[in-house]
Amino acid sequence: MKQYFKYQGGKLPLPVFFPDATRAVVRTVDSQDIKATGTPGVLVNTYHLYLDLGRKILERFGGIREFMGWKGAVISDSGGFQVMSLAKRAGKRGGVTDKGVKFKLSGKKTLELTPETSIEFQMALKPDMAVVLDDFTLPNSTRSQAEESVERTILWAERSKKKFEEICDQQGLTEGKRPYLLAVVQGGENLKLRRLCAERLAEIGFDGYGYGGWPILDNGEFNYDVARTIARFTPKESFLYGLGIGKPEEVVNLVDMGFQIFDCVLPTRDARHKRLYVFDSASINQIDVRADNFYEFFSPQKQIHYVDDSPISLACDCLLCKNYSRAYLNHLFRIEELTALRLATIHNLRFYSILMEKLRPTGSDPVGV
RNA sequence: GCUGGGGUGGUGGAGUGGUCAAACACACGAGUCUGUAAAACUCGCGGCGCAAGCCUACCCAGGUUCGAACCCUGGCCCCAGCA
Repeated sequence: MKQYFKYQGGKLPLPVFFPDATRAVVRTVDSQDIKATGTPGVLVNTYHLYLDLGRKILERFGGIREFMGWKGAVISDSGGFQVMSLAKRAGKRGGVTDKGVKFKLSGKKTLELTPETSIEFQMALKPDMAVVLDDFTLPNSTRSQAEESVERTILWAERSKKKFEEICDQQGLTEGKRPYLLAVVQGGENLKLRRLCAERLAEIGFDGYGYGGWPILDNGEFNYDVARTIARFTPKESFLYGLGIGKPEEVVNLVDMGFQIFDCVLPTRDARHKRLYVFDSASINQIDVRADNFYEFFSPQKQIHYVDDSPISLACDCLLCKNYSRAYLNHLFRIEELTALRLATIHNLRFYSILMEKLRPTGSDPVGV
């Protein structure tokens, strides 16, 4: 198990949660806001930034970090999730072939992403960790569909690593200077396939392995069996990464299984959808993340908060909780003022950063961002 | 006081003889959201019931009609214009 996550500004104690700054911004907040929440890093997305940004811009700025004025860590995602959310939607195979994925854009345009182009672009972003393009195993895939996505994921991982090493050699990025490279384990709910995928990826060799695909079962419960399988059949000294995971209690449980890196849209999207996370505790010190129901949701727009002069949470020290009342936030949401979204997002980011602080071994260095 | 328009659910506002427990919107309530097509979406919203369904409703009181929120008579109230 890794002791820390090395990035351009130093070392981060683990575990860490990175919110999704898909298009080089966490919606409604800026990089300084993110920093102020104690958030150590963000995840940016290859698919979106590939469409938004040209190479010239990245070259001029020397990477996405400088472009967005962010001093923390950065992981770049490969576009693998978009293979599912955009290319394979409605149960189709989309434009997925062994070569890569073709996305249909508006009009006649298409975007082709291959394992190689994804890595190339990610290297231009200059992240601290890059992710290989993977073929998302759709939920409820047939056995043969799942096998196909696993085979392709392994094939693509191999090609990604080759390209990655090529670029590292070209740029003189020796061991210790190059970013981490993460492979993604697919295979759906089939544990044998997950094991096969994990082992084959491990043979190729990566810095870390991700829990890919869709982690939620049909009954709405989190699929911890897959998490255990991935943890068990990957090298002990590597990172375990829960891609797009998850709810606070899911993060806690996965940390207990050895997972150390997480990213998810939940805290930021929930904030925009008026769902704030509140520790069920009277102070930050008293938070017990191993307790049942250690947090609850707060809905700021509700009528009962119209005249409520208390803070959103007693167990929080974010910009919102330190300075404003429930009534004021209620008002800001009612009049649809953008600041409501910003404050809510900042609050939920702080919730997750406190959560991760509580999950770190006592005595580990605070995140010095 | 005269003239004209109007009184429908928490609100605004459709409906103008049967298919109305009442469009649509807002408000309110309950949910969903997991490598961001998402400041989005779903559901409920007269009462009772798990439900099929039953009951009470369109200012008030009468009337016409097989049948009225819709037509007629009277009353009360509101709004606009003129005095």
